[in-house]
Amino acid sequence: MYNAVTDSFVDPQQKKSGCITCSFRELCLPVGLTDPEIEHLGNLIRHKFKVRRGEYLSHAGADFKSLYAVKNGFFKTCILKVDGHQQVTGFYMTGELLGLDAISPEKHTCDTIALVDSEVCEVPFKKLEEIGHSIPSLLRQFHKIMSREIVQDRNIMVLLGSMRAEERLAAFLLNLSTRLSRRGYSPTNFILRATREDIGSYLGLKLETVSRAFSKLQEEGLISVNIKHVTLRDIDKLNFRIGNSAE
Amino acid sequence: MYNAVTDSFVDPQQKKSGCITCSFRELCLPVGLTDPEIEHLGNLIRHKFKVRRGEYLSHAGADFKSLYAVKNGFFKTCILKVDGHQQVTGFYMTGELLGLDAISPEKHTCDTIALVDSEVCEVPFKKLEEIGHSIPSLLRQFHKIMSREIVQDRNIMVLLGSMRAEERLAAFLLNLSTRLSRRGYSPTNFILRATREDIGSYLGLKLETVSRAFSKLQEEGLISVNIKHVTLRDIDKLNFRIGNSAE
DNA sequence: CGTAACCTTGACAGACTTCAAGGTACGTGG
DNA sequence: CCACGTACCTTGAAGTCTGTCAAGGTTACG
Repeated sequence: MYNAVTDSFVDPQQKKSGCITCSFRELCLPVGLTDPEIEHLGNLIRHKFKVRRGEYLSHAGADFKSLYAVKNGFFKTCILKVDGHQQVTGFYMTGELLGLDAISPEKHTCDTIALVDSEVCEVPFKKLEEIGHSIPSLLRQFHKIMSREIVQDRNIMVLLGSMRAEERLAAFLLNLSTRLSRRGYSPTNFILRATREDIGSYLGLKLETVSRAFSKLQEEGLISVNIKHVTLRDIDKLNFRIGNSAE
Repeated sequence: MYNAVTDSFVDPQQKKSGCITCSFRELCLPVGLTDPEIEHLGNLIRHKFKVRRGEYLSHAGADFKSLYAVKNGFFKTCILKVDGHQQVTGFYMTGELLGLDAISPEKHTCDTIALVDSEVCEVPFKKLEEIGHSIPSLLRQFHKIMSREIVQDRNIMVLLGSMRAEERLAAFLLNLSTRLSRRGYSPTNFILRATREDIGSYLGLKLETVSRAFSKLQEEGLISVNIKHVTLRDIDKLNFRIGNSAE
């Protein structure tokens, strides 16, 4: 079956690598490491495993030992609120790094759940720091990844703080589009792995509002949507929509 | 004049230090560095300067070279949105570290503005990374600070995503309270340095709504408020209020 | 002392949520 | 292979919270 998030295309970068640390290339590649160095990393970060759809990769409150690089698949992270409801705090796809929030408290602060059958590489944090001491460029790259996480969260804060429902959804779809295209997938045609409820939780909306926003954007011709299959029809107008959110 | 954020009490930790890197203790102290090591750091991170109320510490778009540790004072960071309005993305007080968002893009992503006359220590990022290589515990501490920033942002995301106006304000006040008490200030009695508009922007509310929320919490006896002077009267009930936000 | 910035409160409007009903897709078991 | 059940999605109508607009009051600073 067609699946833009995991199966539709083969990630070219992963093809090249061909090693156990494929998704770890997110850290390695932009650093300009030599192949032996990557090999070195690969040996230290050996543990790789599958997480089936619906399974937990980590639980809130569990001790923190490792980060997880998504080799392939799609995850959501969510916080269990006092009232018993969950709130989704992020979505993670191939090549992204899970668990950065857990470094400080040394406990996982959220549940991490696979939305499709996925594979992750375990990255023992202590080892990462050790290696960092001998490969400064890797450390720098790690810092950039953490910083990028902060920037991403700030963007969501702006979204939650000042955008209306349709703008939020447009911003969310464009964000997915960018991240997918960076990985070699189609930027305009993809399958949502999250439910309307998950998306709503992430965007600070109720599932009905998300559904209505999808319908509205479709009416306006900016997207086509058929349940989980989304096509972006006019990226410029979608971008324009975000710029003109609630003043 | 009485000023809980900057002047009302003397931060005991800062008194002990007495060196140019005072606020850098946020990084140093929990690490258990020896005094000579701290001295070493102090020599590398020499540049310290004042920022007057209303002045910019950094502008969005400017090249990133340094982090800034707040020696004393109070800052807001804000993003200029496409529509020309600003959104406040964070408040920073004594001992906190500014500029973590800029590491990845190597540009500042937000404006940083002093809300009171303040002092900061400039921390050249390259030097910080260099020193990190020889003092692993310092590096670890730096990672924790970045991680804490992520956790803080996640908390705001949850707040923006699911709390009502009064809950948001209660959460904000309790957050300030915690951070102030950690620095030796009164947890129940403090001066807000931000305007209603700034607070509203941070909490995703309009200034009128913030004002009404203050009044409501006061009516209910949870706080006393006189413009910028706030007293928390019932911290337990304030906490309870957050737990019982929109289901 | 006067002006500008900031805060408070009211009335009304708008956006999102809530409640409800019905439809669609997917997977499991017969 | 089909039937059925569950989970998910869509749409409508009514209600609630926050935003908007407006007026007046207070504070701070030159």
